[in-house]
Amino acid sequence: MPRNGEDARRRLQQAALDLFLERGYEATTTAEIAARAGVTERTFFRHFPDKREALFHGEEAFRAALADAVLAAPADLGPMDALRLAFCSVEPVLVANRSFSEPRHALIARTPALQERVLTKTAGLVDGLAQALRRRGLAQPAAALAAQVGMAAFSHAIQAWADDPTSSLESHLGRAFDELRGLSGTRNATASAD
Amino acid sequence: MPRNGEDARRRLQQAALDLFLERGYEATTTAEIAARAGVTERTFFRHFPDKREALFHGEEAFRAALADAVLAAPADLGPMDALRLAFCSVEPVLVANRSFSEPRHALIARTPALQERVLTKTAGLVDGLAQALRRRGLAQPAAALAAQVGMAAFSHAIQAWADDPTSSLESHLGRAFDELRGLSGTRNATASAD
DNA sequence: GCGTATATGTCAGTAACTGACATAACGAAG
DNA sequence: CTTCGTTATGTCAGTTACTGACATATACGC
Repeated sequence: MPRNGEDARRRLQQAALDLFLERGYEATTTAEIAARAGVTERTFFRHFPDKREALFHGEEAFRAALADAVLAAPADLGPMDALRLAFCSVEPVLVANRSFSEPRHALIARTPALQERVLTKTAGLVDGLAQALRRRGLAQPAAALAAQVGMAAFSHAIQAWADDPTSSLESHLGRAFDELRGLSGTRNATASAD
Repeated sequence: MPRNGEDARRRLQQAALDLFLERGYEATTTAEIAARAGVTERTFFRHFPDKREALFHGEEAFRAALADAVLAAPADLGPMDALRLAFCSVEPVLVANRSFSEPRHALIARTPALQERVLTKTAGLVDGLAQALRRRGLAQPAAALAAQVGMAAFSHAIQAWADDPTSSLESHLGRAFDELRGLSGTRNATASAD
């Protein structure tokens, strides 16, 4: 058995996803995942802090990429525009991982325990965005609020993108942030729809 | 031993909070909680689906109260104003439970497992708000977005309220929703602060 | 007092996770 | 090529959250 380390982690990650998709998350044991990956259960927990985490790995890198993109945005842009640009910049990454993240998303949608972890991961992304916004000179409370609102728009755009993949993520993001602007000014809910 | 049911749940809830505050969440076992409440461990799991849930109980009622308040808001108000009114309406509830929810909040702040559950509960509140907004005639995607943004402002106001309890929650909510409006228009992050 | 529903106790079992220690592979230095 | 230190893994024992099945006791209507 080769003892590469990084390789074992990838095998475990793949085995976990495969088994979860076959039998469901709850019906799969960590011992089964380890067995399919050719390692022991103990080794699984050396690579991942818990069972759920086997599905969430690229997240730290994604968080860093988003934060970097916020910092790279032109300095004269407001916080929301900087966020929108940052979200646009990760479109190629999302497209590249589509074949991996699409079945994963379907699995999460039917697994409450995984949905809960997604919320934690999303909160981590929001924290990273808020930190980046503060480095752009925004005050802390405003940065946290802007990051949360921006993430809401991003999730909204991602959902719209899944429903209509023919349009680009950028266009969906534009609509989401427009809708955001419209929310504050709306006086009557039905007036704008008619 | 009286077998009241509802009484046992209250005792378990109190025992859980007390023990978590004394020894920390992770260092407390469900058996210890049950023992202090005068019941068996099995009974604990008959009243709560898991260990964490012993701390989150008034949440369904709170969710319903928020949703009802959204529906009770004047029909000519826009979604954000309806949400702001709804948040204002629960201020007395929050004040009444302060002595209970303050130590609980401190406990959650130092317990990752509980923070994760808070996120799930918050997502439930957002769902309830979105549903209420839809009954007010708002389209589904806009309702979900508005609910998320409103909840962000609410959390923001709650935080500001904790930092400065002399002002009312209503005033903090006003500032938070104002800041929300300001986010979209801001062109330069530092310009408004100077 | 009697019967029934509901709350609880008891018991056995599964599975997620952890610590401690031993062992095997890998890389660099000699 | 051997040696040695580092790192990844295996082994084992143990704790604890959680569940199902069945028995028992308490409350409540009659």
